[in-house]
Amino acid sequence: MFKEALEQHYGFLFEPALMEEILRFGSLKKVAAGQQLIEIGEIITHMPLLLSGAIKIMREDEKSDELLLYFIEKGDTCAMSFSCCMGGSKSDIRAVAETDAEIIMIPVAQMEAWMSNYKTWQRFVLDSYQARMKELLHTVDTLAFLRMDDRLLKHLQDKAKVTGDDHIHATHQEIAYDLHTSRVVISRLLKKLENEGKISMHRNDITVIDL
Amino acid sequence: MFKEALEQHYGFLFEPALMEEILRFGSLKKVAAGQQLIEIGEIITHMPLLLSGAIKIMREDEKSDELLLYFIEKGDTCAMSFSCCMGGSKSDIRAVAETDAEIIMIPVAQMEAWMSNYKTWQRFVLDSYQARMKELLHTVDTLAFLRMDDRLLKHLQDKAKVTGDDHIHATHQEIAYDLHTSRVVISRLLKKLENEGKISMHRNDITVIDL
DNA sequence: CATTCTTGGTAACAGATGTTACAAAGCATA
DNA sequence: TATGCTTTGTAACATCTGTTACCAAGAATG
Repeated sequence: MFKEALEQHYGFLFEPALMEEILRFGSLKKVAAGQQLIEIGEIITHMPLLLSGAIKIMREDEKSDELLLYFIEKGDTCAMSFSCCMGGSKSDIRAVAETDAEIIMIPVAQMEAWMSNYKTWQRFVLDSYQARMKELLHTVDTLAFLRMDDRLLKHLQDKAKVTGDDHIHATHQEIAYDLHTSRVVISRLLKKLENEGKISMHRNDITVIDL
Repeated sequence: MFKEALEQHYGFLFEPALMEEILRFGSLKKVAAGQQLIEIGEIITHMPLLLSGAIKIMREDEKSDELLLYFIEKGDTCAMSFSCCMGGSKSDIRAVAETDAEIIMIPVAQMEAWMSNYKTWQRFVLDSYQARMKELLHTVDTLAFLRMDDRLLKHLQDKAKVTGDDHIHATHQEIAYDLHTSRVVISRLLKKLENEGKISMHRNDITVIDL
């Protein structure tokens, strides 16, 4: 059961009666790194509560060009899932497990009732929205105000943070997809960051020195 | 009084008892185009309900570089204000009247109670969050996937839409601030759009042909 | 009309980013 | 070891965007 992990990450947030309900209606889902959780256009039936690991949230345009929006960590939820559930609308984003992860899946039906019955749930949902809004603002700042070298370093730092490992196992091509640029640009800028002493590189392994 | 305008734009959303409360506690604020409503870092004490006009929401970085995030129109509210109110935190954005506008200002104190007492208010707040989230996603798309010429045309089209006028009265410099680029770049690209027959230009007046 | 201020046009250049092409290095496997 | 696949390095070039500088047109004012 996931009672302990739930207590640990959400116990201080939710009142006991709500914890009971989460245990009753929620189901535990374990996913492996790389596994896709939500696809763009998909109808959302469950809302995720993250117990461990990290999820990356991606956006895509008509030409299938991708962009990493932000990461979600334990204790977080995806407020966008929530809004989709409530509206019965489709997902605007793709969610992919960045690391192995454990997630409690809450069926939509419960959430609507909880919203009225549990003040702590209401608060949690609103706080989640606010947190996600701030993340998105941050993403906008990054796109609007930073050049690619700074975006790259920031991305590596973020990635090191959510995985809890300063060694990043990713090819230049994968990084390029996340930042919506080309592999050659990433290779070029990584070399520059290495020369500046901010990272060190080996095949399939970038070590972030400047954390 | 603002009873009629309120009925017109929000009557179908809110239950009668809530409309009563809005009339009781809300105050009407009239602002002129260009007037600033909220500054970054300011503590929010009221939540705005827009009756007429349009508000532009701006973001700024440490170097005071600006970026237009999106416009808010009648029937909308600023969900970010809401999250700030609830958290007692400070504004992440600047709000400036794009046109003359009429706004109902709701004191924070009421909102918290309404959230529990009125299902329609709860729904409105959640929908607002979702709408604003979508706008922000759209902003991200624009920044990540479009080049400056398309961003410019889109900006002119948006501006024409919210003002309800295909004549845009703005200097190239002002447009450059909104898109976070330089005046020379805007002049260059406007000339290109004119050659392509998408706009026509006169001093302080751009007419959007391709709406 | 003369002057001044604002706004817009354009050239010339610098730098950042994207693209194509090809070679080299590392790894896996027969 | 020989072979093939993946990953990375690098050059050469195109394009987009930003910067500086200067001029000209339009508006405002005396």
